[in-house]
Amino acid sequence: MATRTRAARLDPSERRAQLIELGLRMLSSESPDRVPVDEIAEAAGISRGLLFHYFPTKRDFYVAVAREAARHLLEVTEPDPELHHMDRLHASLAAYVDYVADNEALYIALVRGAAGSDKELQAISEETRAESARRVVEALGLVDVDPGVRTAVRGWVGFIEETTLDWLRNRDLDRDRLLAVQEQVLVHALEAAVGSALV
Amino acid sequence: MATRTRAARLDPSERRAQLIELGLRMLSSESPDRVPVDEIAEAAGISRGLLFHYFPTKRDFYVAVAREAARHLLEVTEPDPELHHMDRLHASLAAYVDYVADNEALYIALVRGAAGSDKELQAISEETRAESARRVVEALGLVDVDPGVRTAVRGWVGFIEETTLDWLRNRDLDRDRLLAVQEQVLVHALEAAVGSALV
DNA sequence: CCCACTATTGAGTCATATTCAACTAGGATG
DNA sequence: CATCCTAGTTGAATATGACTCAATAGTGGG
Repeated sequence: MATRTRAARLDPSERRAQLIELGLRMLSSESPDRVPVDEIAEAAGISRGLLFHYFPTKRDFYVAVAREAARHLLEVTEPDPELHHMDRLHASLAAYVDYVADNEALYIALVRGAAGSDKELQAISEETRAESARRVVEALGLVDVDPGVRTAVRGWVGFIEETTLDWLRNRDLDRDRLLAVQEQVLVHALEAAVGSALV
Repeated sequence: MATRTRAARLDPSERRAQLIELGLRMLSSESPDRVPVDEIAEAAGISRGLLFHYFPTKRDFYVAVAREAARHLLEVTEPDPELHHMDRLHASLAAYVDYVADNEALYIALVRGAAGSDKELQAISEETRAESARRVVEALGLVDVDPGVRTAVRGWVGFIEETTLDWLRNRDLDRDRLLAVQEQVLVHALEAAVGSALV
């Protein structure tokens, strides 16, 4: 009964987009190594072979999916050049938190799951964090970043991830209160970093 | 020619310990799914079959290894009940940072790698973070923890992980300066959390 | 010295990732 | 309108690696 009709012939870029879109949905609900390639292919309505035609290995497929998810996150939180300093930061942070609330499973997979075991997936997480840090530095107009400041900003990104996950898990905290704490901690972390350089 | 001599008969607890010890070393240099079971068995000087006798699945093996690594980390950073408040915290934090410096690869695998894809491994990371947070709350004598404070402490644990990784990656920051910033950020994060509750 | 208990073994089995030579849809060409 | 040809699609065949299990062999106790 499972005799599928031959898949419609699609333009490679469309097919690729379709597969990544499907991957985003699957990555949200199940870990990669729990999903056989056959299942992915079946869900996409194509043959195993075609999946391998587009992505040489299963790993390549998931790397492409993770990359897309990261791209999307960064796009949604793109800083608004119209705004300055804390305003710009506030807007991005709010967008970040809202994105996470709307894409809970995917976000968790990206921050926690995707980072796992695989070097290339780790690199994607790493680059995403680095880009977030870079944006903060730029938004605040910091120049000639001292190592202590860089480390502090980087740590703050970790603070954001953990507080957001905690907020998501417990949902007993007001969104705006979360944002307020996140922003204040950035300021304080920078003060502490700068202060420590002067000792 | 790789005809191994039969492995010495060991007491189960010793054999288990030996395998986990080996796993700790392997987890430091290579991701689990890149290491075939055969290789693990060979490195341990035992047969494939015996490995499966001790750990029903490869996954179970790595879960046991990760659990041991987490246990070790928590043991090394065990708070000193003789000390109070920031002193106790300072001692644990220093032990944490030093442990990380001495076990770089393993730490990275635990914080980043181990968390990946697998539910049970994620739970281990999760519990380890939760325990760290619990200790902070206890060290500072906080009672009846308000959600905002819990979230802040949790976020701080993330701050610690990220700053420590950054410190490790770049090694351009003085250890004591790192510690100073980490401690100050905790204080500030708590102030921000408490402050936000009063608005 | 022999027995019983249990650690150890390795040749199979099985599930999945990956390969590849053959198969068509459908537009271009005449 | 027939034919060709390019490029997307297929699935049977293969490779790899996790896992099973019936047989083997140290070891400690009687």
